[in-house]
Amino acid sequence: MARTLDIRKTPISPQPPNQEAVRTRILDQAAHLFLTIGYAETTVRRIAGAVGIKAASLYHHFGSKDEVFESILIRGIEVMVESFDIAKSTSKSLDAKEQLRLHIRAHLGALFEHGPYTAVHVSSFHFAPPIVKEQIVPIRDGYEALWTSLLNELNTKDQMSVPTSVALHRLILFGAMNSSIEWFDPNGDYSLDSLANAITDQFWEGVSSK
Amino acid sequence: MARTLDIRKTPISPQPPNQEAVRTRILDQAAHLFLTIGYAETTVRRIAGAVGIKAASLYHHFGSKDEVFESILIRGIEVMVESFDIAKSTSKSLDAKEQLRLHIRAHLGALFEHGPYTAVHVSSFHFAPPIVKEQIVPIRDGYEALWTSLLNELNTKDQMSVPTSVALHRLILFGAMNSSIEWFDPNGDYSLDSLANAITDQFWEGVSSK
DNA sequence: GACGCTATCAAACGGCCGTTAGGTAGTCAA
DNA sequence: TTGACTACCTAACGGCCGTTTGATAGCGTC
Repeated sequence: MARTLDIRKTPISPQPPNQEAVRTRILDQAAHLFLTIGYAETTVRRIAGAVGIKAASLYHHFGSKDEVFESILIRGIEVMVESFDIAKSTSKSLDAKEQLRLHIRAHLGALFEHGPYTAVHVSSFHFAPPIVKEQIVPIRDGYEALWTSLLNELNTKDQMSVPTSVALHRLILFGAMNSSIEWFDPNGDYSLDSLANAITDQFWEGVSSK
Repeated sequence: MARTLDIRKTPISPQPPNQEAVRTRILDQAAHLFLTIGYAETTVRRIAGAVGIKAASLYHHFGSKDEVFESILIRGIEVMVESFDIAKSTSKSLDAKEQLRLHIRAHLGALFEHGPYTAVHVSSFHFAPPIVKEQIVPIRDGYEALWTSLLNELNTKDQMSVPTSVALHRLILFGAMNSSIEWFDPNGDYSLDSLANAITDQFWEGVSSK
């Protein structure tokens, strides 16, 4: 009867490290395609081709195209949250504007410096299949809540005074940051730092000469 | 031989007014679909169905799906330019901030109040077929040039002082305005006027309490 | 050496796509 | 009455889609 104890030796299959590696390569290539040509043009056959396998083989690693897409969107949010958390702990002792600058820089870093996942999220979420959107919205809400509480914090410290609601200005700020994926080139004339500074200065002091 | 002169009587077919009416209905319905479900999901059969005809009949009015799409994008720019021109002539005698407010309000009006054409342009241009994008970019550049010269005007009047370049802040402002199609509900809590005011105030004075 | 498991494949499925061909009423001028 | 033209139709075309089926190697374990 002692033999039954042996089951604990292999409770689940050993999962060779290759499995996870292929999964990652699929996600990387798929994210690149989703970002450059969009959801509809990114076919399962194209993703597989970029990885070096056939379309049917992809279904050994993922259940469907939408499962790949959803994984990428979720990873995109994770990258943003990780960047935010680092900015939060780094900027704790700084004044309000500098805290904001670091968080804006962190968000832009997630968009341009930590793989295409976050950029896919920003560019492709709007026309994602409804079933996918339903899954993503609650997770995305978590990230937005981090920003809401950050801005509320700065607002109650009397370092910031928004004319109407903080929520409205958060949306405006998000629009300013996220729309940069339409035109910003990380290898172009402006650095990501200077973009972060421009957005921060504009958000904080405005463009008026007064 | 005088008969040949009769040709001038009907140089082109009479074009009954119905033709133009159907064309407009196709564009209206197609724009609504492009805006709500995106380019790929908007099929020729769906557009035709919304109009009340069959897919093949649509090809009597347009040469291709992309011709419909391109017409909508161009009309979207026209709507923005018309709004801009009205704001320009209306705000001539006002001070810098009020001029800006009226132009921001006009741009938002084009997005939310004058049919779905401009909104389609903003939401669907990024992943439009490359052949379509090539045609649109020069036209869109015309609208952006209007804004660039407006902001340069305000800047040289010393009423505005941007830290870096005007071009950069125009892009940030466009991002703030255009991203509102992701979340703004014209029938919701905020009016379009209050949104325009929030964006204007934020752009002009920032959120700092100093 | 049989077995189970992983990772891949070729081939095919039904379905929808944009588009075209060809036909048919209706209108209106000669 | 004929003929040209408009606006629509049914039917079909070739093509690509996401996905499934069933087979085939390789590989470590009993």
